[in-house]
Amino acid sequence: MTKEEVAAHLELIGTLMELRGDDAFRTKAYHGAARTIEQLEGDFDTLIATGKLAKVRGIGETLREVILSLAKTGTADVLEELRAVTPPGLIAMLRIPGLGPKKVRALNTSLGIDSLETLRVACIGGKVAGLKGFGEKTQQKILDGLTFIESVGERVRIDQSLPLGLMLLERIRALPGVLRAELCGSLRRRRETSKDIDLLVAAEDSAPIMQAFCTLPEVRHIVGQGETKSSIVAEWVTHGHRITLGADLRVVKPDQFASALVHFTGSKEHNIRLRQLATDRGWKLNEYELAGPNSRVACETEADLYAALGLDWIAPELREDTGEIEAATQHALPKLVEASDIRGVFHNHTTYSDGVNTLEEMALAAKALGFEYLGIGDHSQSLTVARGLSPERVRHQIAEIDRLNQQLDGFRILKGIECDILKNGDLDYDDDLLAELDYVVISVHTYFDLPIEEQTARICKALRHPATTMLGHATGRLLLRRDGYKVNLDEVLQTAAEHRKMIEINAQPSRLDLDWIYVKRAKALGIPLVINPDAHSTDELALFRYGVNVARRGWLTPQNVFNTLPLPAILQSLRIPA
DNA sequence: GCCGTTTTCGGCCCGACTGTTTTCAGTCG
Repeated sequence: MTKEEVAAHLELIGTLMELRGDDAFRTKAYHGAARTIEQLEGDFDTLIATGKLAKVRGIGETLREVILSLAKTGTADVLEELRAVTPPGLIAMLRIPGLGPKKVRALNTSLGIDSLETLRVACIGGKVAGLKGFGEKTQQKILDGLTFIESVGERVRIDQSLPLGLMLLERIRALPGVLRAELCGSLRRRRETSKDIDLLVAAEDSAPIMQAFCTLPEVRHIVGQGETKSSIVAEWVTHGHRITLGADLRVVKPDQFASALVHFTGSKEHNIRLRQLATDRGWKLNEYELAGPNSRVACETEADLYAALGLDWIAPELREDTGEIEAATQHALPKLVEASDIRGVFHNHTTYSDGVNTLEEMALAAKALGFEYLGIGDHSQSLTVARGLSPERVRHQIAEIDRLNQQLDGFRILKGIECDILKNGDLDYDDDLLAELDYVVISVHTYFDLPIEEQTARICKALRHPATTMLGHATGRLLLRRDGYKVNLDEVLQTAAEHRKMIEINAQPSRLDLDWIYVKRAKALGIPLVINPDAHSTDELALFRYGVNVARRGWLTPQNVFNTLPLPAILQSLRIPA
């Protein structure tokens, strides 16, 4: 089993234990281990072989055995035992808002409910309301929840949730009495997907703000409304897509805003570490204050609060408890790359292949964005569905780029290609043609189902090709739609490092591939990353910002990102005559 | 199930809201 599969199975064991009614701290250990394994840096197989697993925080003797068993055999005794006593449909029931393991277990043992369908029938028949601990309202809430999970996916992509979140934020900031307001949660941390939108407001009087929030035009229904916290489901139509997403609003007093902002930005794991730091000093930390036994620490900003705990301010993107607390203690946090550091982008498409704008239109749009250069990477010949370029068309495009570069003042179009990696790891053009180009992006678009060893070998072979400059969308994943192809990324990164190749952060919000966890790993190996929008239109050039988010989550500084270099340095690095 | 300069047992982050209770359990973040 791969690292990801082991993590997913640990998660499953934890959930099944919850449904069985196991001790909460025991189940938490499994959930914690799942997360730890998922974010492990370094090669998983090596880690297992060298027995280093035992040194990882949160993994003791029992979990080590379970992980080894999962990795080797694909299952574990504890998992099989749990599966034998738990109907698989119970897990689906946990997705209903308001239903947790205890209630699901009660429904199963008392009424024999074991699926969403039997649950619906029992609710309609009024059987659930009669159960101890349940009632009419709970029964109705379950029915609403069943409808809700049919209409809403679990998570949405950041390009859908962030605009909706920012729009709600603007509406809230415009309300009278709102002193400060921010987006919080996974959106503020710029995670690639979100489950809901978290909003925080500072105000003296919360009631009118709650009232206004719950009656915003985007509100489809109100999940809960209290004095300081309300939850709604918002619906919004943009670019022809209907987006339905939950949104929570918290209102606090102005002097509570900094601690509340930290609290609601999370992540949960980051907050737990902060509270432990507070506890170590005999203080307590919650959303309202950082306080000692006799007095509270005045915090106007987040930085004040972090400083009181002996930490430098930590950018929201880093707050995942993957080393940022330690780095902040030692004043060793990286100065993260920003969108304004990006001087140009590679890997973009034009009407030559499957783009919708011409070469010239793309160049002018890139220049208007403030870029110094635009790299073109249309598809190569074998990808016929995307109108991949024949060698003649490539040379035609090269000639047109030369002409346009004569006209464009202070701006340069770079001649690249998104070259398919063929099934055997060869590139899609002969060496002579590849040598005429300024750079080569290599990508997998075919044979997604190869065995992991073959896929890895294929990509590594293409990476070793002297003409190769950078690897595009390393796993081919489509967020919330399709897993990437099976590939040993640690080996791919190792090969890239050895042969001094770059790796792309594909900034398409549906991809965000390389994942930030591996971005961090690539940085550790000294591999330059390149943030590319993979734009198929002029509008899509601006998507590079989503790639910057990934880079920041991966701890990258401007020095780690190739396209923060100005044009002269790019030309020199790629050995292009000025 | 994990962990340890309060160390091999007894802790483990903390509070809001809801619904079903009559003082609290469950869920959520």
